[in-house]
Amino acid sequence: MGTTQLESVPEPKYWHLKTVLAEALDSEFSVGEILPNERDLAARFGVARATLRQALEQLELEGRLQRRRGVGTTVAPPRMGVDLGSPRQNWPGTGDDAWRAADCMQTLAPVAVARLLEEDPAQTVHLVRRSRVSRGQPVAAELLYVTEAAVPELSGIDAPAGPARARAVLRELQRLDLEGEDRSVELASARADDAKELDRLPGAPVLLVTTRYFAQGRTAAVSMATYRADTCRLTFGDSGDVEIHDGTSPQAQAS
Amino acid sequence: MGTTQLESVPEPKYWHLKTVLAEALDSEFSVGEILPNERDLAARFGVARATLRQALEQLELEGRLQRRRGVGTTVAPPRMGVDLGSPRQNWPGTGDDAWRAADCMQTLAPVAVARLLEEDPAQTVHLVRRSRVSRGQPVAAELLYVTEAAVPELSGIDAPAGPARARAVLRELQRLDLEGEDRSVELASARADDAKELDRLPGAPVLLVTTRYFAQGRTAAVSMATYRADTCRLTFGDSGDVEIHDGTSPQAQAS
DNA sequence: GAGTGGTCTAGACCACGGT
DNA sequence: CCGTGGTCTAGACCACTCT
Repeated sequence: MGTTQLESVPEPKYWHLKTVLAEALDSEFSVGEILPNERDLAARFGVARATLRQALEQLELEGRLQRRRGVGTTVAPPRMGVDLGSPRQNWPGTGDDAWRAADCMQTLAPVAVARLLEEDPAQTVHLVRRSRVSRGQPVAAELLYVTEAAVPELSGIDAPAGPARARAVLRELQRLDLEGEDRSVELASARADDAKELDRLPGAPVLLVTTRYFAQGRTAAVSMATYRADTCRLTFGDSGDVEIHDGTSPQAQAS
Repeated sequence: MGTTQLESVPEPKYWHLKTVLAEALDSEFSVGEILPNERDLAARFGVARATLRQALEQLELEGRLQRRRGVGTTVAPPRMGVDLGSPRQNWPGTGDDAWRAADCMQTLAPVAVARLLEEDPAQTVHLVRRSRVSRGQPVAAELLYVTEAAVPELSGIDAPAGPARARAVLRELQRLDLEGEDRSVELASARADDAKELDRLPGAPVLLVTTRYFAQGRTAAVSMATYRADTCRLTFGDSGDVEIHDGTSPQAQAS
């Protein structure tokens, strides 16, 4: 890695630094390799540690680096494509998907979710927690809210809260005709519990995918899935296994 | 806004601060209102300015605040739903969409794009730039790469580079049968030119939406659209005009 | 215990938008 | 011009992981 002096340009140092580091990552490092520690790197580039960290943060945000406290900074593999399927496709849990049902309880939905469900906020719902693992890494944590009306068979059942009950709810759900779904994606930061499940620190950037499932002329379920933004590229359609970046920046300039 | 002392908990100060501020935003501020400046806020909470800024950064990332140099920090409106349509729907530029064609030139595609186009990297392509405005705000900047094979009528035409030529390319494209498309969404940081167009600083978080358009048995065009992550919620399907948050955190806890 | 990244401080100066 | 947020510094201490 070069130790080129930073010129005195109006461009912020951390920005320039990020560019230099990104080029070094492409040319001189391979996936999984560990970088020198932050103090050494800062000294090598003649900047304060905070400035260096600003550059590293951006690179981590872009999925180029992975930093772990007590361990070090490593070169991250290209983001993995995570398939979200096509709309109007299927219920959660259909087929051989990568989700692991973790738990299920009855609870009141948050008001925002109740509104999406077109449900009385005082009405309890089934809350299924699932997590998704891809290539040995946790990539998403989901809260799936299911109206009791959608799975009437379960109302009287006292299955013990836990994975078994979660699977029972999903099974019942799949007996309904799925009439459609709609989705939205936005940037958020991980809540403490999601962060833990995703093996990140609280506040880590995540992609929040909200899906509404329609059946019987109403909203039967709402899923709020939290994907690691640093390691995941959400794919729709059949482009899941196509490599887009290949080391270089995803937005390499044209001209 | 309260000036409650921060307790000495193992929880980071900036995290706690963020929570306190978020609650204050919900209860004591209205959209568009300007907050006290950073130095005053830091003093009021008894923390260093850098610590306060860490909290503000997170809130801005979550779309709760808007900060502008030389102006101040204001309370942001809820994110706007930006419709990306359903897959297998239509070509870019079809119908009364919100895109404004800005420019068009012939150029070599970056290697990553050439791979998506299944095209020889030495083959020139049409590059259309468009920008999208919603509710008076710029929300996205797009680079649309169109293979010359897809719009053969244009090969000999010497229309002046500019909006007119861009529209001509789009018009030609729409004469093809669209056989399908696929999409991916990932977090990125704005390049300098995109940042300028989006009225943000370079490095601002954006959602990079990559779309491949298929026609005549091959990839006819690739779009790389950069959406402001702070102000946009990308929607698929017909949930575009549904308010999800309503002030409270999008991930309000259930239990 | 040694070494890592994460948090925090108290300053300084710069770039920008309005006046 | 002033006030704002943006960048940067040179330290300090903490939380975590590994040996």
